[in-house]
Amino acid sequence: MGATETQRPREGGLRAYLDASPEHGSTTDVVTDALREAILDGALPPSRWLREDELARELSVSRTPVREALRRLSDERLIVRAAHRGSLVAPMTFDDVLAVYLVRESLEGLAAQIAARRRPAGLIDSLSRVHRAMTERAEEGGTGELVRLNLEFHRLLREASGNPYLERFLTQVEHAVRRFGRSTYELPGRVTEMLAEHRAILDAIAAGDADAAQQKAAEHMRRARDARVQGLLDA
Amino acid sequence: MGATETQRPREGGLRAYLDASPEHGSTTDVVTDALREAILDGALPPSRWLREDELARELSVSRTPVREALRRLSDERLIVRAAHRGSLVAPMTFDDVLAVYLVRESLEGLAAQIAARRRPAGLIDSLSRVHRAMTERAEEGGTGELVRLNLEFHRLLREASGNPYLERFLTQVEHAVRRFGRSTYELPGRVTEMLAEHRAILDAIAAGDADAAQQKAAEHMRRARDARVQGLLDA
DNA sequence: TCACGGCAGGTTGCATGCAACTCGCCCCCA
DNA sequence: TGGGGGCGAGTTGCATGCAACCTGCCGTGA
Repeated sequence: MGATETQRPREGGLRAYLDASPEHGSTTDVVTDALREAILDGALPPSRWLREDELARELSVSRTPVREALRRLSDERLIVRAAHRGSLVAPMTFDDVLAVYLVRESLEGLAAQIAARRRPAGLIDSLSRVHRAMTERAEEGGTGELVRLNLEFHRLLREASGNPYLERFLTQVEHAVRRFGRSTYELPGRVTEMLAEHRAILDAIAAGDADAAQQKAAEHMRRARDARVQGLLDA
Repeated sequence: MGATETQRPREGGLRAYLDASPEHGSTTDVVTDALREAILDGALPPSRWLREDELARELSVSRTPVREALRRLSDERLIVRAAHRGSLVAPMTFDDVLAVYLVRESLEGLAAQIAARRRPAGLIDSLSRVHRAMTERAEEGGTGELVRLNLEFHRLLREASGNPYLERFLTQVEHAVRRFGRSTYELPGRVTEMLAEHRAILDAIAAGDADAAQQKAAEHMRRARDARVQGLLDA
């Protein structure tokens, strides 16, 4: 993987998503991940029709794994299926932004709360390391790597909860959020603000203050939502 | 459907679940719902092996829709798949009970909070009607219908949120909870307690007090968890 | 001009066949 | 007697074929 692939491999490069996939098990899993990444990246934009045999040809597999992948993605609400007509990359509305961040506020708050209470070995170190890396990248100005590190920060947080249900839902929420686009960090001041919010969460967890961790994480999400709304209104 | 089917149609009656399915669209959907209900009911108990071929014969369909159904249920964590070996109804652990109720506390609280704020037309009426029905059934002593009405109460609540993400996650949480068994209402005093908790949520929503609604719903879940734990320890 | 029926093209839904994989068991050998 | 290799039964993974279904279009009749 290159250093700064903020570039969205638009259209046609579907095959690249397949090859980039982390050597999963079954063909169906690989196809599912490839299509999911393509949708989250915007390479397959909302409202685009997906034809089973077109995808199958492009990915060099039969229709069966493609079918199963589409079915799964539809359960994740990333696509919408119409019987005998095809599948459609699910459209995103403004209301979705508000709805998803509302749920995310609750769940990230809960995750941070539990993390502060459990503080599993190595968590503080890992979070600090990611935070430091983000600070360095922020000074350099590129946003591509920041996006990746941010995902990493939140992944650590939800895995620290040790709650499989929470992890699963937060993962799905994150997928929904990624679909809104990557623009947030380009808003003036947002990167600095975000780093401060992460810092606050990290400090609360390190101090073992569960309530503060919950509050700071929830606040982080409210601000992220505001920034997202701002970014969408500007565009 | 009969009046009191607390009976779990154990084993073999898989076909009944198929026929009971509400006339869904595709074969795959019907099969998915049938298998899901069978698992939630306990007709297909944890750790039971599921053979595609066997299920297909029993449901009089080919392996394809069964395959797709199994894949979906595995995404919902209701079954676990092992490559080339088969699928297994996912085992349930005691930790799952605690984990799932922790998430549920957050999400039901959020749903009640939003419901109190939005108060969509007819919500109070519907909730009251269900609550009244539950009170009546409670006096008669049967628990089967109570279970159904309770599901209805919580369904109304999450649908009142108008938040598709919240609705989806709460539905999945409810599925997980149903797997723990139906025993809660047989604990002495639990039914009365539960009715009081529902009443408190209902009153808070009717009064438009969002914070109270959130608190009461969260408390309801903590108590439900305790009752569940109690029931499992007794058994 | 408009409404309606039917036909054709395109797409998925489901069934089935074959190859690949897993695992238990037996046999062989040390 | 114990360990290891390999064979065979059982099961899924994926490919492919055919039928059903949906839609848009064209022609017909009022």
